[in-house]
Amino acid sequence: MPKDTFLKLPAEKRKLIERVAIDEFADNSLQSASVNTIVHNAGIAKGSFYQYFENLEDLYNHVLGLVRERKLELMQALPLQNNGLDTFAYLERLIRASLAFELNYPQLSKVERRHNFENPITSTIDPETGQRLSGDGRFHAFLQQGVYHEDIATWLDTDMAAYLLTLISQWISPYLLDRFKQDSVREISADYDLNNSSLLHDLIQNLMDILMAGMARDPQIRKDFYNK
Amino acid sequence: MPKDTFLKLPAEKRKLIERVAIDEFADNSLQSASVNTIVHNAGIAKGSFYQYFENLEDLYNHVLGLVRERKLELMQALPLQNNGLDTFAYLERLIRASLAFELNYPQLSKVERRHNFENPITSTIDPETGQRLSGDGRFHAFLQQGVYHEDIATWLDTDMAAYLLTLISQWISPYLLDRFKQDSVREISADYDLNNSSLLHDLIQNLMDILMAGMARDPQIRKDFYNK
DNA sequence: ATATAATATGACCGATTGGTCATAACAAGA
DNA sequence: TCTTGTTATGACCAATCGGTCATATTATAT
Repeated sequence: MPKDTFLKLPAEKRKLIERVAIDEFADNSLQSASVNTIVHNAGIAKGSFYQYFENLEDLYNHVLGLVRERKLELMQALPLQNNGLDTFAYLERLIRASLAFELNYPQLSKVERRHNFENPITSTIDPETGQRLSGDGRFHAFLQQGVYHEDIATWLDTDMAAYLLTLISQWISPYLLDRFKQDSVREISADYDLNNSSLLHDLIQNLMDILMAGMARDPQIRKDFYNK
Repeated sequence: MPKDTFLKLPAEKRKLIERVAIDEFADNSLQSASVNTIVHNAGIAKGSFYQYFENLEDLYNHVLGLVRERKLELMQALPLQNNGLDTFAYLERLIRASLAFELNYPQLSKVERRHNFENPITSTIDPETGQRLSGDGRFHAFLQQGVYHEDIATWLDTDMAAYLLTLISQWISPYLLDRFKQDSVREISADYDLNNSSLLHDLIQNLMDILMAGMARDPQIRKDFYNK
């Protein structure tokens, strides 16, 4: 972790360095990122860099910490649905949070995607049950719970489905943002209210419809699609 | 493209260099890959490298050519379904080809995924129709055709669906291979017949069921799921 | 065997890398 | 003003980078 010297820095200077680092790690892996480039862009001496951080990886881990921080903030800011706990509401919530993250911190999003690429989803085996767990386990748990209760189809391979949902939740945001940018006349600002965009609302609904129709237990769910 | 000197090389030596290059580009981006590492691992002098290639990017493009070559071979080797042209049969064919590629050329697959990551899907706008085209356009065209005919739900946002299918077809293979490796007792060989694996067969079927249920027009398609 | 063309080689180049360190600049307390 | 501890600095280092080139080796043709 960064040294005290960095954490005690005036907020303005610290944030400048963080911003420069984020830009660097958005376009470069840890291997191809350059200390020289960062100190140059941040306008600090190279010696200072090593007073702030152990090495480049130290800074990289700090930036990953920022990713988690900001994402958690946004996640907690999102209101819970009233029917709160059902599987698809949870999924939609995750997607909306990921989209908000993409909109508010596009460069941090790139850093996260690059990190996820370089450290792909690993499947762990639960030593007790011998059960396979793909991804971070959130989707896995929710899907299994959904099968046990009423809302997820029993034939579903929940581990593969969890992998798919992890994949989609990681990659749908840049697409949605792209669509939004293209169709929208107004400029996008960080605090733009996503709920005001009917395009994004419709697209997310469309995505949820696909996923629900594909994984939900009750086929009746598809009835109303005909009336759209 | 590589110089004549490289193309005229004895096949054995040429393939060794290609193999070493593939390994390098599987683990490194073009920016972080190293000429020195490659010449060292291939056991050739650095001067030789520059008799074979203009520079590292030249070799990189050659490796990308190998990706396309091998993938095309495998794609054409796959038998066409008898009902050949419907949307989901086409999709399943693509997924099976991509899985075979992963199995036969795991390192080339990594190179391709890294390349796709560094050069993300771009959406082009058809200048004539003003229509959006995500990905390579194959899925887009098939889905729209599917909507026009009978098999794809009319409410579907075909461009987003095309993006999803591109995503899934790119990332499902390493997952399937991982599952296969874990569950399978026997060793995997390059010419292992995928059709003999009931696990892979079931998983692919499960994936297709999800996609069909999620995107197909006829909700009746889900009826038989209850009996599984 | 000799001449010619094609290929292989690694020492060498300037530029850049991550990392160090003696010193300068600064801040706080006396 | 003097002392002490903290922070900032860029010259400097060895290692590595991509790339060059004169020379050595090999293959081909006469």
